[in-house]
Amino acid sequence: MRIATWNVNSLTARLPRVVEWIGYAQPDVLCLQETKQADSAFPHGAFEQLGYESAHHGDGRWNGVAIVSRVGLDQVSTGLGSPHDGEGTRLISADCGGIRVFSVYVPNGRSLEDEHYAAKLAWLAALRRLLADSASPSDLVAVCGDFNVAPEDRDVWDIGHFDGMTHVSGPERAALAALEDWGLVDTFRRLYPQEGLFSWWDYRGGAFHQHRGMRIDLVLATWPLAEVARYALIDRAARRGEKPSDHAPVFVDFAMDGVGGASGRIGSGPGSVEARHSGTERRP
DNA sequence: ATGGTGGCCCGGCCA
Repeated sequence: MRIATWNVNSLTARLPRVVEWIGYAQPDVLCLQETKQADSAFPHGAFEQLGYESAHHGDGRWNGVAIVSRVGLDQVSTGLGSPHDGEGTRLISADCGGIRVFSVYVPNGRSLEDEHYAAKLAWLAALRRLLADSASPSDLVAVCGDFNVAPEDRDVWDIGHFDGMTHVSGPERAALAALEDWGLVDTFRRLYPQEGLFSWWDYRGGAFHQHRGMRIDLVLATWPLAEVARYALIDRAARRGEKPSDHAPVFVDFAMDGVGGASGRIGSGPGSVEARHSGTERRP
């Protein structure tokens, strides 16, 4: 089961690149963020032609999230169900191939003094409550998306550059860690410990080519699922070329025939997964 | 260079 997440920065502008990417990456489930579309504008037909069902939650100009799946798409739910939902078009979830999949677009926060920063922390806390209220850590759950938080110093190109800025602050990282405390694992990071592995690069100043990026797009999974993660990739090829998003897509492969099997018992916790590959791109 | 790029949609916001 290949589960992917991609902040596309307008699906209207990015549809050709997304169709191209699905064609060669062949995700089973693709979580999208920042479609910037209303539900009525979402291109369900384009995905259907590729063999995928899709569900979208957006109101037009900002945000907008979707799940695209070729392994089933049932029990679709939208929003946080919380006063902290804000604009309300930052979360959608569905059952896909036996996994509860969430596509999330965490608020940016703007700056540490901005009211949007407090709203970001409240949003992450509400996400934790939603998970705790609607699922169990022993379920198969994947929470994928643009978290707008770099979990650790190795997830940014130069931690000194980010002093006093969002995405790396203690409270943001603590809010992310609270999700992990509930029972989620950063699956990509668990497979690949190297520094210099980023998923977002500013459009400005040639940041991509100078490797000035951050890893803020994550595939979090409950332990029963994380234990069968076998391979992951940040596809930097999708950040190159014509009209790229400023984010690269990220995918993780899960060996579903190993769920609950010999490769790991449910709830076995840290230490049960070995990194088996080193195929991700890294800085030269 | 008080900038830069790109998307929304057409002056300014947002990332």
